[in-house]
Amino acid sequence: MDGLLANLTERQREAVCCTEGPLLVVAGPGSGKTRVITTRVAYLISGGTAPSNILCLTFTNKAADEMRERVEASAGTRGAWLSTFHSMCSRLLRMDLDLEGYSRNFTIYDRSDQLSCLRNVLKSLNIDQGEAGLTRLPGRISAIKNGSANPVSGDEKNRDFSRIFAAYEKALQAANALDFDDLLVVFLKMLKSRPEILEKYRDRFRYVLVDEYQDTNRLQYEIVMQISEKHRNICVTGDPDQSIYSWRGADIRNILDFRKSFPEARVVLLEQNFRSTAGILKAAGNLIARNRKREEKSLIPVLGEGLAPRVVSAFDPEDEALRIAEAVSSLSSGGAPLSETAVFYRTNAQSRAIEQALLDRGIPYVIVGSVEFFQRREIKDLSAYLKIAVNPKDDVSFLRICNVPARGMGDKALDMVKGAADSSGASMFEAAVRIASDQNAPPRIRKALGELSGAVASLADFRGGVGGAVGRLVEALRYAEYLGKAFAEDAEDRVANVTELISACHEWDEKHPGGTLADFLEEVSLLSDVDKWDRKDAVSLMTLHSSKGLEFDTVVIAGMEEGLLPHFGIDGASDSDRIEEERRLCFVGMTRAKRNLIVTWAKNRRTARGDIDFGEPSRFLRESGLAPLLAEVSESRMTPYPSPGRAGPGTEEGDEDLEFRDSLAGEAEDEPFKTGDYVKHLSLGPGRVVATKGFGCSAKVVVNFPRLGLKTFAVGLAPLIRVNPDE
DNA sequence: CAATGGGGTATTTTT
DNA sequence: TACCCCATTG
Repeated sequence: MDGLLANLTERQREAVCCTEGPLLVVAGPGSGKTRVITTRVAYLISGGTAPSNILCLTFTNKAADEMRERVEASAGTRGAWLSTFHSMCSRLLRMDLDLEGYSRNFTIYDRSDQLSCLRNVLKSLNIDQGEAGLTRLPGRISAIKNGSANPVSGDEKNRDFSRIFAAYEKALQAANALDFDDLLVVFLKMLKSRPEILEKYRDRFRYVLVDEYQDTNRLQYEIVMQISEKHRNICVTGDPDQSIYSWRGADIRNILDFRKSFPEARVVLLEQNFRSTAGILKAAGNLIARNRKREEKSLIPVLGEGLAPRVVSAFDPEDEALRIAEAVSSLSSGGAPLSETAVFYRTNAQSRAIEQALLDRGIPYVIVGSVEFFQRREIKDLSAYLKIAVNPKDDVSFLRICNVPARGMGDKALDMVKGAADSSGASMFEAAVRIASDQNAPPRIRKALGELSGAVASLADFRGGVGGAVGRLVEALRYAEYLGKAFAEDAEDRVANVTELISACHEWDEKHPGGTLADFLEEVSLLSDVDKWDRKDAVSLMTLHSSKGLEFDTVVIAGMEEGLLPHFGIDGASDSDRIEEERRLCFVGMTRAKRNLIVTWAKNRRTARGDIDFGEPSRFLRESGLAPLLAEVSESRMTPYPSPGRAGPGTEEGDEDLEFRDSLAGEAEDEPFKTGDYVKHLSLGPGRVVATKGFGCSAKVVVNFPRLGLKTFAVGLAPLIRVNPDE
């Protein structure tokens, strides 16, 4: 047991060893929080607690998996329950759910299933999509379900919304489907309506741990309270300064008020930072100190001063991307592993330019999130077949695949199915199966529905596990053939995706002997973006939100501009609560960096619609003390390299804005490149100009390199110089 | 019944 | 600007 506690600080040891009663661990970034949690679990086990009496809730499946590994390694046993709230609720519901028409083979609807469902609902209510604000509905519905908004009624618009909400709920129940929030809502309902089940879990979970407690919402709070009420051995860890999910219903009061909920709670503060060098922590600390709604807490560096954070100014997003790629490439050639390098941004849309620049340089990268594998059309189509096989009431999935591949199911046929379903109280798929064997039904429709139900039925043959079943489904549907016909352009990619799906299924089968289709779907639908990410030998690109809990040697934060970070949302509002959350988000990003922090901003950034320029460097640069490093970007001309900034006076209130403007200007202009010029590129070596395009700011040159072939560069941005032919 | 084109509209973060 | 939906046409 002493071995477990070796190498822990006094405070960390306290957090590990106070196992009885409520405990709040306020843990700053890099303070060894994960280590504390896993050691605590191992410590409990080594003290004689049965692993099955321990419940540890984390924010992502990835975190849960990593913690499980570490616990098993140090405790030498398995069986402690480590999972996310959503996975836990889902798994427990599959054991006991029997409530208001829901049954245990329920389907989990993700965001896009939810949208499809809402589309159907609007159609049946005869409400226009635009009118109803379709894309904003899931958020509003979620806010009500997770307890961060009140169900409103009253004016006309809200009356519509109430109708939509009610119809949506009804549709979900009819489809035996739960959305993400329902997993928690229905679980809580089950606990409240079935005391014997509640009692079972209260008995079972003698020790409850909750990580990232600052990002729990009202529902999660209630679940925790319900489950831990009996033994009151509840340990929550978190950091109010890293609360970044209020828009998803996270209630920062859960952590701020922990002491009110549990007056007897012990509090341990972990402030030492073992991750980042002092220069980085200084910037991050300056920044977060600006938040008013905050409990005083410091970042105490353990490592040395290290490199100062760097600010890079760019002309536009392409320029910014280019400079990021340059920085990454020079670090990499200096021996830094790409797997220890990450680029963070506020919005997913920003990844495009960065991807392109990395692609141009041949720098490998992986993106967390964006258009994820399971969101691709062909994958969603095949998944819909699996979902129907598990839960025949799933109308959303039925509508998705009833005519994929095309089998002549038009509006007329669909109306017939819908009519039959409505009049018999069955789901659409159930009705379809009936019509398929109905002698009186039109032959064409019978044939189509026969094919459909046959394909679904083929999944019941489970030889070769999920992989075998999906393989046979693809065969039965002649799906590859369909893709070839329907998608002339990118059919090959799509077929490759299908192949990849099948091999992923086989892989899953190997890891889960005896696993069922339902198990597979369950796991797949609860996977988050980060869960699917693997640290490869490549630069990682992700949103600031996704970066929570990770760390890298080098971190680049792109788009440090007013409006983007802090982001002024769709309504442009920028009240202080929102700004404070944006500040925390930036703080989270900065504190992921171990040794090297680079922040970049672009002078010109077009919005999707008009062409409004943001153009102001983020206030966060000033607040973190990095403003003096800003180099002004000239309007007419981009500088080849960011110039070192002049050291400015401190950041007193006043005319800081002027401060930005009169920083260094661009360098002197070069002669334009001409076709035939011999040039040398900083990292790519010598080459020859074969073409030029545009002029002024948008001038580009195409350079032919002996080994690499043609590359296009923006003049003045690329580290490109003219050389003599004989050099 | 499918494909194509035009027009209109939405723009943050995600378990 | 880019995507998505719908209507029209083949």
